[in-house]
Amino acid sequence: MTALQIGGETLPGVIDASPGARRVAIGNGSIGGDMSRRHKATIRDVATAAGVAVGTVSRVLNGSGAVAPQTASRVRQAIAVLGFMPDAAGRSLRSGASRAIGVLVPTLSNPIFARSLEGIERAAAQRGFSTVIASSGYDPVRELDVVATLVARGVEGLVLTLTDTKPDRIDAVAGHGVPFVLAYNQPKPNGGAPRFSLATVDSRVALQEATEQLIALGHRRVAFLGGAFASSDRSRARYEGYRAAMDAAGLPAWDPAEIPFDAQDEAFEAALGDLIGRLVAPTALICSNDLLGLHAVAAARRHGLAVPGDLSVVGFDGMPMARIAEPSLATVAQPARRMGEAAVDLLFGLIAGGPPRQLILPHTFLEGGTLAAARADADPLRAGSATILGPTKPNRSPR
Amino acid sequence: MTALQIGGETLPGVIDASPGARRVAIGNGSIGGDMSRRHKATIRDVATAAGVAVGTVSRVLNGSGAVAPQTASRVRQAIAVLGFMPDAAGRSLRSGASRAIGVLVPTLSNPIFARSLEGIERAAAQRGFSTVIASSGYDPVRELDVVATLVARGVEGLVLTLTDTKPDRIDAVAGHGVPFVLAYNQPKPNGGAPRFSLATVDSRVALQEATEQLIALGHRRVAFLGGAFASSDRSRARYEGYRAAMDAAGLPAWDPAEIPFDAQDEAFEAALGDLIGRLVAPTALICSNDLLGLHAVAAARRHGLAVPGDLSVVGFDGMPMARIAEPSLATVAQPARRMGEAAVDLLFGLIAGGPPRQLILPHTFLEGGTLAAARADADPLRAGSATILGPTKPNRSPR
DNA sequence: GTGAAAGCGCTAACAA
DNA sequence: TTGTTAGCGCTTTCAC
Repeated sequence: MTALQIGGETLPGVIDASPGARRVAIGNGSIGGDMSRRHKATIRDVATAAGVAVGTVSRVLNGSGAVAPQTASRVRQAIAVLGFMPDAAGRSLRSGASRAIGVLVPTLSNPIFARSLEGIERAAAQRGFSTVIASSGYDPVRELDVVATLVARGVEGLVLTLTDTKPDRIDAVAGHGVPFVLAYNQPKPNGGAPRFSLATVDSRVALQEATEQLIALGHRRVAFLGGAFASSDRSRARYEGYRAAMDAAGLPAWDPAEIPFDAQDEAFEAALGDLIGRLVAPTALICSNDLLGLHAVAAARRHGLAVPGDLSVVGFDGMPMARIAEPSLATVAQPARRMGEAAVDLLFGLIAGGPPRQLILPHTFLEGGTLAAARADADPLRAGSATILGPTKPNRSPR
Repeated sequence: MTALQIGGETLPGVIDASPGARRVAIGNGSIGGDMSRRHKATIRDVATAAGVAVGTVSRVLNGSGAVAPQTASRVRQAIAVLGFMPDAAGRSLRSGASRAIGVLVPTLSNPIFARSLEGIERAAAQRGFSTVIASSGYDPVRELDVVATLVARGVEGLVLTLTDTKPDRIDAVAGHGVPFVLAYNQPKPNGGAPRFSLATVDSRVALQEATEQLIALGHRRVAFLGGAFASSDRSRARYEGYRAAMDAAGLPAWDPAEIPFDAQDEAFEAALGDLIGRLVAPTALICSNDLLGLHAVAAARRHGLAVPGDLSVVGFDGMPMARIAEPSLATVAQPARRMGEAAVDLLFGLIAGGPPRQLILPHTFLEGGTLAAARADADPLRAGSATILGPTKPNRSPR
């Protein structure tokens, strides 16, 4: 353990004694060096240097309007010499084009969103767009504030993963009049033409299939562990998929075990351990994401259960790390990075004036070491208490 | 596997038939609803509505200059009614204050940077600042371009994790005249007052300590696996720490095994497996990050080595996921989120005109299941070929 | 093909 | 305490 501070404390006040460095501008890195031409060239300077009008420079910059090749190269030279870069604020103010998009994710602690963001950032950069990022922390209230902030920043479009996609929330976003596409969200399908753009996998179907795999392996007592439905329509859709499969097989579906997203790592593990202990001996556990799945495996082991011997576990996401774990986590893989890229494609379609499109990306069920056939001799009742989790009766219309 | 498209394809052209929706503006979400007052109120509208001058509205908005309480509340009311939000471009253009910071990370696929970014974003948001994100992909060239782009965006400060901190690269960044702080970087210490701000852990010392732990466990043949030095001064600093510990113990340090950062998951694992196979039977492997550590454990196992029975493995970062793995990865934990927050604190110190400060955050060695005492009976030569990795002679001045 | 000039929305300086 | 006004840097008419 090491904790010390070097500099700052030892020689306070010693900032930048180099002559002529008396800039009014507040705090730069105060590296030595020559701060002389810190004038930050404007388009006017370029025009003067090239002996042309500012309008001409602008035309060269944007390829708008015709410019004589000779003039153009003179301008480009001046630009290079002065190291000129057009100021985004001025450009944005005048043209309304900020060349920036805004992204809202629930959290960056889940690698799936981080990876998706990476795809978004790269796809945007490729088009010369910057990416402004914000996170909601799974908080529905903060979420809408954050979107408003992004819009006020002047972003030309938004890629959002909302907590919820009820019509009023969609309307709140749409009300800003800024093109947007949802990523990962699982809105209820509506019949007609799509009212907004969306890039996602079909969580419901995916988890239904995963549950069927478990059932095919002979599991009858399958429990579901997910993030809080109030904060994640993904989690809810996945539960519905689970439920549909259980119903179809005539098996009792369990009430969902919901874990709040704000649970800290330790609290989280504790809560989870508690839960596992109180389960009425399921032989398989299906989790709404890999993070949960990994923690579930660990918790099960702490409770003396063998995975997959006593308990099979399935996750969702396909995080690379969960795949190299031992045993590897069986999961439903979704293409996170491609999801981000696809969302940006859809967004630019919208920005170009195209219609909303909804894209369902392919998911893949990945078998893994956490999967085994149900043991015939499994003890039906391992724990005494069934207060928290127990099978409920089959239900034909899950909601 | 599922891949289909709903909407868009099936009903092309059907966009938004609602009457009065013929907006010139290009593509919004085309949600139905009333797009009537899509005028996006300006400060002028607010002034008119409140019956005051624009200057007064501005004063209310920014708390600059005194405004009569009555007037102020009238203005605030108008703001609320019109749903006015000041346009960032106009504000930024006039005042030079964009209320945005820029962040450069090597990648978002490494959870350590994602988590740090989360800390940055939250700390910035708390101060009313937006966060513009960009990634370099560990590419030194792209890196500088990206910084320039960020600066052109008008960000008021930068938090950067550079590939390299040689003086010329620092100068290139400082030349923009925008306050910046480095995060995670490991510049060579220089005697005097710091020339730039920095938030990091001391990778060199940390890995030296970790190596000492291994040595204390009886390991004599300890190898080092890291990311390419050309792309990561962290990796290099960690190697130096490893080397220092080996030298101090009079043990032969090994040449570093460098893994390029752009290796894709599969290629990566293949290369790693290869490496492990060719190692001249080290009894311990120290890795420059947890991702590498986890992969190393998996690769070792694929080669029939027991971890930690045949090979002890240590990582770096303290990723939560590596800790819940089985066996849990021994590692040097660093406070990623706090690192991000600290960086932002330092940045705002700079923006406020304060001097550069360099902050070394505490690291912690975390024992784990991948750690065991060296077996006395370990076979010194397991593999025939030592072409890739073999011990080199001790060296008192690692470089 | 090029120049001149009018603002985009906002803040800050100056008057009143 | 409040109103008026001059731009910030840029794009985009509109003349020429």
